[in-house]
Amino acid sequence: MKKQNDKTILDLARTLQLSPATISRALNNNPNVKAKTRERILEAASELGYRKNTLASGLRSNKSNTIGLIVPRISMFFHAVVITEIQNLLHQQGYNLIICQSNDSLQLEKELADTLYASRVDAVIVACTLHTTEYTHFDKLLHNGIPVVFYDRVPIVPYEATMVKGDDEKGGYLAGKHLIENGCTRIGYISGPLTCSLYKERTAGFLRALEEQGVSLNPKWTFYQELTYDNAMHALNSMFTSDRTPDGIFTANDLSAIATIDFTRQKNILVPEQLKVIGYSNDPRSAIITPSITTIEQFPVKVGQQVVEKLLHILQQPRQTAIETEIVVTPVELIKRTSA
Amino acid sequence: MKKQNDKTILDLARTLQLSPATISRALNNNPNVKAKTRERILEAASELGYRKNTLASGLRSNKSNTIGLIVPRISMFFHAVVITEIQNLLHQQGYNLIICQSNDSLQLEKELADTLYASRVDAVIVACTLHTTEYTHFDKLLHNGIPVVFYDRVPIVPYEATMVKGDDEKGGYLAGKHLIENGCTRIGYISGPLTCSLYKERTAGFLRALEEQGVSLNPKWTFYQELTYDNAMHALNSMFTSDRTPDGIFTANDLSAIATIDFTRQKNILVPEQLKVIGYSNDPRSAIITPSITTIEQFPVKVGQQVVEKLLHILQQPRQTAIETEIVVTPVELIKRTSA
DNA sequence: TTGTACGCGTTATCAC
DNA sequence: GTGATAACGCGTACAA
Repeated sequence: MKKQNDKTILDLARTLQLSPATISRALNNNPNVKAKTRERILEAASELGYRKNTLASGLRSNKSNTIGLIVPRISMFFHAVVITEIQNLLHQQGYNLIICQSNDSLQLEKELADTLYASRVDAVIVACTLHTTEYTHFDKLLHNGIPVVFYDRVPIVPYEATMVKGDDEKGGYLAGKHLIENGCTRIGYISGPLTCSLYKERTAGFLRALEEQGVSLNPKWTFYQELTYDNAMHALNSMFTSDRTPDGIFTANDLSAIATIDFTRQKNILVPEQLKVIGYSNDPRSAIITPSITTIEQFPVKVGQQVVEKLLHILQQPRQTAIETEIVVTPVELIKRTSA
Repeated sequence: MKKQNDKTILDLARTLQLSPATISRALNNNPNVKAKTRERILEAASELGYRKNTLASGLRSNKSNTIGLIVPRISMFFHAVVITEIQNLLHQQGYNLIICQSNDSLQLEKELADTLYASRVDAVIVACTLHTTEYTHFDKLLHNGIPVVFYDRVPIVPYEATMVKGDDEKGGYLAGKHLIENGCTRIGYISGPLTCSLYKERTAGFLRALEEQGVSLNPKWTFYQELTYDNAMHALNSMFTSDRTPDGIFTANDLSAIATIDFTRQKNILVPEQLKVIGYSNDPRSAIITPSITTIEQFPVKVGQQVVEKLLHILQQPRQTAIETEIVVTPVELIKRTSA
């Protein structure tokens, strides 16, 4: 019925003829324990299969050794890799990770922030939804001393938190420059909504490259929309209605680039001869499709490392140093393949 | 400094002139509270922004409302989808999910089982590593009343737990049958290690199909190995050394099938004309590569649903009903594409 | 260096 | 239907 097997520090205290306080100290590496006593205790602990009750410990110390993560979806390759890295590093430090998916729903993101708060997590890591433009649902976390670290999709308005983001401006710039250097003059653009930091910056960089080279973007070939396969197809169909058609397209994710390749097959458009295509993220599919897709690598492992590094740094601080805005930018790189 | 803002049921009790017990009852839908009283309480709770401390609650009730999940890697598409489904369904029921990755390391799997046990999770969901052939590290969970549900990669020896698995025998059979029906007579096979339930069963089904049609498997074209890209390439190289070469290959995952396609390009072998290829899992990449790969769909969403259904059923039972072995088999389906 | 005693917030068990 | 109170297991002032 009950968990009869569960030993507590009281059990240890009894068998060792010591006080529970000493047991607790020994187990928490408190220096005020004689080396020999500690040894005896640790030995007995593993002997009896003692395991600390993290709930009781957390209740007392107001720490749960658990960190929450909110992410749009784990099935996106980029996020899967980032999360894996975060999880492995945190596990090494003795932290548990609660992973939650917002499914790109702002409503759900708010709910999850609440749940994590109620679960007394020690910190929260967030990649926002596509539609998160205000961040008040994270306020109560921050105001109660629970650090929040954003990554990838970060707040687009000033917000006092730590952020780790890819160099999206540069990524957009590299894409634009590469298209033009390869002779494109009639350029199409499929972007995500500008409410999201990623696309706002990719767009800025992309436009900077075009301007620099004196190429202008045709508004009729420019789309800001959720980056689904179907949406890309619609955009492409409308781009290729008149006689004058694009000779280069930059899509702000790889899924849209894949849709573009599929579209060119249907319409017998030759890639890269008649149309050059650049995607974003270096999704594994972009390397496998024919023609393989030129894209922007985001180094997800590095992103994960940075997130954890910053987080541990904050957690080690003597609690409640003033919240500051810190922005870490991780590198990007153009991966040249066949499509451009 | 402190979390001054945190209201407790004592705060509620004080402001409402009620006892903490009543507050607790109202908040937990205990019927022994007058409807009107409950209303007052709930109102005051949301008014004051009360949030139950799940640590304290868990300490007292010996439940954490948290469920642990151990999986080889979340970046595998199949698992990502299963986990997403599990996570969404459990969230609806008020459970948190701690996701852990074993990276296919038995050592780490054991460690994670321990950690989850120490975290007082209410249940554990497991997809084993490739190398898990004994299951004693889950014993202490089961013996302490923590249910364990296996899915996908399940124990290959009798073990008293609930398991949700794909119909791998049928999947293997469908693959074998399809190859032969399409005229293959010289058949190669790249499988995972037979220590893993998946490959053991896929192999059994595959062999059954061959036997049924009177086709025999050439041992020189049969490989049991970890299913990486490089390993597949090695196997293929050795299959295609002599004059007599296979005209059909079944690979027990899609990554190996993708490697096979790449290999045929290098060697100018025509697929499906000279060689037919069937993979397993319906990874998104298998649909995108040229030629697209015929494969076996495993319906990950259904797997996730079954896991949660069984789990909730167990959790609702009056605790510690005898542990029983229950096996749920989820469907598979042949997806016909170009490669076969 | 070690022991005593109390509190963390909730729920279970009694009483009424 | 409601209240008083003792646990749950651990950490930490304070005392020794």
